[in-house]
Formats: sequence, structure tokens, C-alpha cells
Amino acid sequence: MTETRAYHHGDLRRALLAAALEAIEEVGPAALSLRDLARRAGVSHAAPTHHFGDKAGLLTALAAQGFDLLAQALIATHDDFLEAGVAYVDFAVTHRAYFEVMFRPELYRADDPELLAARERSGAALRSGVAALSGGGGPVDTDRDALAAWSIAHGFATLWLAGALPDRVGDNPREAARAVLRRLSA
Amino acid sequence: MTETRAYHHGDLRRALLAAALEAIEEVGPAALSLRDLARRAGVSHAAPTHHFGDKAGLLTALAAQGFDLLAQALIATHDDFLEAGVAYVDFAVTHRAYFEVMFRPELYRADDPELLAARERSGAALRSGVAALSGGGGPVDTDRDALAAWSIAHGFATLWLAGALPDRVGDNPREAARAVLRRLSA
DNA sequence: CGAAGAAACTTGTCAGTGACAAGATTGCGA
DNA sequence: TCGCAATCTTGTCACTGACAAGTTTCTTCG
Repeated sequence: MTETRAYHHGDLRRALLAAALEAIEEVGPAALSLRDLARRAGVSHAAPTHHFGDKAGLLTALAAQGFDLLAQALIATHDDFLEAGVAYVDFAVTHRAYFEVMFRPELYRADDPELLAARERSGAALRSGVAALSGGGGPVDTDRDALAAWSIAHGFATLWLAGALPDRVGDNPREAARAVLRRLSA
Repeated sequence: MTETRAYHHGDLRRALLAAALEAIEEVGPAALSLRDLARRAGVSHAAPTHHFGDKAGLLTALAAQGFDLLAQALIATHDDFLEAGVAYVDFAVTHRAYFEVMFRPELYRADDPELLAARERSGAALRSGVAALSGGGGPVDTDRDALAAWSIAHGFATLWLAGALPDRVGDNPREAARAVLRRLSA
């Protein structure tokens, strides 16, 4: 296992994405440096260009991958509203780097087809969970309910990540999120 | 009224903050360039340093001013929960540049005393509005209710700003926010 | 009034960055 | 095995934030 292999890294694209996740967790998506990623991967400063074109290209790939992972996490809750909300917050905290890129469309190409498809998959999974909640009879407005659910989960997640919440909320995001999300289903 | 006055702009600090608000609305807070602000204000590229030290200093001042404006907007709703929520969303949409900086603490000095004080004023105004809602008797948990209210308003606001919401939500943020916020008070 | 010192701003410079062009190396299919 | 395409490198440019040092204006105080 040689330490440095000249030319043909073998899996540079994947290595760069992994390095990007690390770097974003350290300095945030805005301060991300392509040259730093190249250094982390042990390649020259221009190597990333070949795989992603530019910085926005790399972040587009990351965002698409993130929406895909989020969709999977939501689907795994099997249309349980509360669990879907908790999973949403859990995803944001556990995959912070993904989440921070996903909702910053000015950093990537929001019209990328692959990304749009993955984004739609998460949206569908979310609505599906909400539809299960409001099945209890009476006139329901799934669209509005889904928007409310998405808002409360997304708001809690972003406030948590921004460190804006007071200490008394505790250090367990899943538990705290569950308590907050319950206010909506009550 | 001379067009260019050498030395002593007169109100450069304010001019730079105003230029920053403009620039952030155009390119976002991350892509903000101090040199661009200097050009907009008609001064040399190093002039901003004297007033703010560095980029983080400028954004700290902006964030503090933003929290102050938000607190005023919330206080003006006189402890009406729904109106406070609508005002929160309205602030985010109307003062997009402020809002985008305020909740990106990695961009500024989050331990700045003036900023902390302004932030605490908004927090108090928010809790005050929620306390008014839950005054209807029964066991109440104002902390948790305030967190839920903050989450849903903040989530809706950030999703709106990120352009993540589907078209069918419409183009009137106040109206759409009111419908969503009502799901919490019901 | 006027001089000293502080405040405000400028010019000059440096390392780091993203993007691009052009060239070198390697793997793969005909 | 030969040629070509994919992969990666070296070199370069304009731009940026930060800092150092100098210049101009304002203010305060003798």
C-alpha cells in the first residue's frame, strides 16, 4: 500500500466528496476551499475541476446525495408522523454538512436534474408521513399540514445547528425535537 | 454637492453597512466582498478595516442591528401570538439580508456583548407572545411552547427564503405563514 | 491662533483562492 | 501494440482579506 500514487487516484471523486464533508463540518460550506480538498486527497490543486467543473458542481453533487439520504431516512419511518419529524431533525444533526449545503441553493446549481429528483423524493416522503397523521377524519388540508410539519421540524433543526437554542433545551436533539413536534399533533 | 470628497467620508460606517445589506441581497452573506463594499461607497479597499476590523466585525454589527430590529417588530405585536409569528416571517422576508446573517453565527463574533443583548431582547419578545397564547388555563409549559412557536415560524421563514417551498404556497408570505402558524394554536 | 495628536482614509503588499489553459501520464479498446 | 480518451499536473491570472506604513483632516488644548 503505497502512500502516494502518481496519477489515477482511483476514486478521487468519492475521496473529494468525503473530504468536503469533513471540511464543511469544520469550517462551514461557505469557507470550503477546493484547494484544501485537493490537499486532503493528496492531489494537485486543479484535480477537482475535472470531476466537478467548479465549486458549485461539487456542492451540487453533495446536495443531491444529501436529499437522497434524507429521503431514505424519512421512508424508513413508515409514515409515522412523529418519527418522521424526529428523523428529519436527527438527519440534520447527524449529517450536518449535507444539511447545511442542501438548504443553501445559492451555493449550488438548483436546477440540476438529479438533485431535483432526489429533492422530490424527500418531499414525497415527508408528505406521506403527514397524510398518515391527518387521517383521523374531519376536513383535512394535507398540503397545509405538511407545510406546518416541515416548518416546525426544519425550524427546530436549523435553530439547533445554529446554536441559537438556550442551554435548557438539553443536549439530546431527538428527545427535544419529539417534545416540540408533539405540540403539532396534539 | 461635490461627487467625490477626499478623506473623511462623513458617515462611512453607516454607508458600508447599507452597502453590505444591498450586496448580501444580491449575492448572499458568504460571497460578500469587503473590497466591493469599499467600491460601492467610493473609498479605498482598506477603508472598511478602520471601522470594523475585519469581515466578521462588519457582520457582527449587522447581526446586532438585525436582532434589534427584530425585537422591535415583535414588541409591536403586543403579545399577540399569531401576529408575532407573522411578524417574524415578515421580518425575514422583508429584511432578508439581516436575517441571513443573524442565523449564521460562524460568520460573525457570536460573543459580542452588544449582539448578545439585542438577541436576548428578541428572545424575550418571542416568549412574551407565546406566554399570552398559553394563558387559557391548564398546565402550560411556556418554554416548550415558545420553542415550538419559534421553530415553526423560523422554519417557515428559512424554507421560504431558500426557495424550497412548492409554488402552490403562493407569493404572499404573511398570508401563507398565518395559515401555517394557526396549526399550532389550534 | 496654532500646534500636537488623534481619527479617518490611502497606497502598497502578501498569501490564499477559484478558474482556466496547456501539457504530461495512464488505462483501455480496437 | 497503437491510438485515444480519461485523468491528473503545472502554470498563470484576477480577485480577496489582512496587514503595514504613510497621508490627510479634524479636534482639542495651550
